[in-house]
Amino acid sequence: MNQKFFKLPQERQDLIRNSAMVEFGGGSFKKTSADSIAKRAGVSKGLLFHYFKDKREMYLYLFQYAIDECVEIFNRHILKNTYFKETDFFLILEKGQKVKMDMVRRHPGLFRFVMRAYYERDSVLTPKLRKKLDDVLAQTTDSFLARADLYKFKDGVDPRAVVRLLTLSAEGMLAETGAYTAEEIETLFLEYQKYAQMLRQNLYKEEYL
Amino acid sequence: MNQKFFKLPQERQDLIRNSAMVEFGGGSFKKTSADSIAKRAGVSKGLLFHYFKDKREMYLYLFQYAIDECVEIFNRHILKNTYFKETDFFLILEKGQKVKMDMVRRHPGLFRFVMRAYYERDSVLTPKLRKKLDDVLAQTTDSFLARADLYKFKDGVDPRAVVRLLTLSAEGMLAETGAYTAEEIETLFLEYQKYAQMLRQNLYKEEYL
DNA sequence: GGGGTCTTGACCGATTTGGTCAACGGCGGT
DNA sequence: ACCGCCGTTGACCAAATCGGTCAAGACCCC
Repeated sequence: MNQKFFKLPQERQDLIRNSAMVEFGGGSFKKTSADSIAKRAGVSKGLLFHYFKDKREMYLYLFQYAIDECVEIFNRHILKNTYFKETDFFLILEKGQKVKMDMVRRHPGLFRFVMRAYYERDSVLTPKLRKKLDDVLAQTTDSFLARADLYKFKDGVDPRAVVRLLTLSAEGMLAETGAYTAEEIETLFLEYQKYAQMLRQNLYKEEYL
Repeated sequence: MNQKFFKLPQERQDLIRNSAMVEFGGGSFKKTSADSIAKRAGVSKGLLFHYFKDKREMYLYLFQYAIDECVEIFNRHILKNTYFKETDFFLILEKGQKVKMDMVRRHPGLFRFVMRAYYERDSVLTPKLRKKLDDVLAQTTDSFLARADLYKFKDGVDPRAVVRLLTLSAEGMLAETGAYTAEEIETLFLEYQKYAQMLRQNLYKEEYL
């Protein structure tokens, strides 16, 4: 790909990347046209092919970029929690979800794109990229569980199941609406918090409520 | 649409309907080609346009059909529970989920199709059809909550939130994998049951465990 | 006004699109 | 054996869309 892309102002890079991720996230690789991406970004198709040699390269770059971006905000999140010595499961989770929502605000379509790219049949992704995502996902959960106070849970409660259940519900919400705007995200976040609170209230030992 | 379609053997009707729903469920109305539907069904494109006057008509018919089918299995489910006088929240939910899984087995792609059709921008759906789905969805939840023993829940637990949380997680699972085969469905079902059990164990008053 | 950079929009051949239609094949009746 | 019927096909159509190219414009600083 053309390195000049990175010399563009950040906003313009984001404009192009976000438009592309939204479009790719809305359909398969094949069914997503370069034209629709250009239109969404408000630039000419020619410009896209000026920076990316073809559709495939753009797609692969976006996936790589998306993962890197996830890793970065994830690390920032970790750092914050370490700094504030936050160790409560649901408080970390809440902050994590807030960070995630910020991400959706800055990069609408990123998560949808990543999920779609990962699960697409006839994937265009290299095995390496797939593995990279696997690793990131596994590590985030593990790292999260490692620094949370799991003893607060009642006996017999599997914290992994709690994380997974809440994550699934968040994905369900995202899949339902395909929320993009800040307000939509905020609404979803509030609903999510309700469920998290319900779980906290009932899965924690009484002395930790 | 051509009424002769209904004189076809049931299997063949299903073959065509299911193929169409799977394809429509995988992308937007515009991006889904009649050709791909025909190929999936293993019939010629000409045949499709012999039974449906155009793509739009086929789409609208499928949505109507999908809702009707949902209503039917829903009623069967109600009937069974009434017959067996089942009133436990989680037992009804479990059976309901089983019925749903059977549905996915008989009509792979139906739920994805309905969800996609409902949430698609530039919808091709008539407002009436949208409202019909709204009604069905609202009614199923209400009817379910009405016949379940809600007093078993601890004070302060909102049963509606429990239903919604579990439904969301199921949608999340479906969105993740786009599961189609019977085994995939079975795996998902088991995971779902795990979460339901966890909730039951912790949201019910102790005397009802 | 010259030189460089970002950007455009017209343009290409190839493919795919929704939709049509004449003709085929198999089968039941006679 | 021949007919008529009906579900079905695959070639075919004009139109749109596809990924990708490229010469020329727009804008800037020197």
